[in-house]
Amino acid sequence: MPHLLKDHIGVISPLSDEEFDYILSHFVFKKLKKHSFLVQEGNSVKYEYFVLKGCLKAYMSDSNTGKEFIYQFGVEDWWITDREAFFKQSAATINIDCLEDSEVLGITLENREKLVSEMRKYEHFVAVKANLGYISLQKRLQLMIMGSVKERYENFIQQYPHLINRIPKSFIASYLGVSRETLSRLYRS
Amino acid sequence: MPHLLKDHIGVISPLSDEEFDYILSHFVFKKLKKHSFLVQEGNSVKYEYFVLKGCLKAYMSDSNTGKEFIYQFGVEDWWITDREAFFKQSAATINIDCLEDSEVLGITLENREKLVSEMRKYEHFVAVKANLGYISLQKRLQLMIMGSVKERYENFIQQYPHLINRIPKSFIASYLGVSRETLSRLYRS
DNA sequence: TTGATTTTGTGATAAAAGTCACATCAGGAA
DNA sequence: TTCCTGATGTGACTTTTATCACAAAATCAA
Repeated sequence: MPHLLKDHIGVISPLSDEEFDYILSHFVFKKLKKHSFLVQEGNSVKYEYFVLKGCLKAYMSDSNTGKEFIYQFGVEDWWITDREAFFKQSAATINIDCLEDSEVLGITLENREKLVSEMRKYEHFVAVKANLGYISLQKRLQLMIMGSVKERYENFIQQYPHLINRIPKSFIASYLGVSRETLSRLYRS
Repeated sequence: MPHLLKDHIGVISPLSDEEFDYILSHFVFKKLKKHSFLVQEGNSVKYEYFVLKGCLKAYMSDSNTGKEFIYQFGVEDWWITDREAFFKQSAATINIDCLEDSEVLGITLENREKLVSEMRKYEHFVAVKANLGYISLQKRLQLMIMGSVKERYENFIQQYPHLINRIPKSFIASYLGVSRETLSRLYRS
């Protein structure tokens, strides 16, 4: 029985159907309308989410200027949450909302720790994921500091080819850390 | 018996002397002269290092412009390596060298995995560390995109108060992602 | 379909930061 | 001590990007 999450974990830790069913029983399914919030600043963050369908954005807004910076898009096969708030069980400092109708699977910190302690395979999956995430964040930081806007944009296209015409360019600009106008002027050449 | 690494791990996973001695036996001690390399671009990365003494910088250089970006300083109580190369056992894409005579403890990937699989406490320590590292990297990225140079500099002072007069300002500028001159003009006001 | 809102492109201008050049200063090595 | 190298501050100028303004195009909801 194929399942997006089963394959997702399976790439790192191959699972039997029984093992996966057991894992899946620790998740809750959520269906969300466009514009609804998955995580809201100030609230507690009970879940870490795996995206099955749709598109979400995680962003923080500057209290002074009111501008927002999108630090992550969540599409099929991606995880999304306010990591700090989730792990430290503190109040969210970011918002996550839906750019499209979306479907996600959520797992609580409690269930996550249960799975990690019960299943070596899940523990391994989670550890590998944490490493890969750290590495890709590091690359993004490097690109942000050393790369031109053009390089950043080209990199984005490679990473999210399907997002280019799926979401407003202003969101992409926010992710890249430039103004909407600068991004627009970039790809007329 | 106090030890910098014992206390460092102990904050997350308290250890008995026996447990710590066992952990320590998986590390090798290295003493390095100023200007020597701990990791060099193109080479393999056999160790992940915990800094006991001194100061190191991890940086990547742009192959086109030749400019370098320092993504991390390693001082007492910090870990440092080329994470990607270490975990994927691939060639290093960064350099790490000593700004001062330094002392580090290195652990191989093999020994790391051995400890993780043998000791729940070490596994827990490593997982928590990965999370905290991810979170702080995320904050740095946010500051890089949303914050002014001034804010970034002030944040740096908070995080590394002792580094300000210990290393050349040009390195701090590189870490902050600005030119040496801009940084210099910043704190005359 | 239609009217309203959002998104997008683009010009003009301002602000921020980079680059180049050079003088001074501090620290290390012989 | 003395010389030399590297670090630092600063002026002048250039480049990049942000900001503001507005019109055209696309999208959405009733």
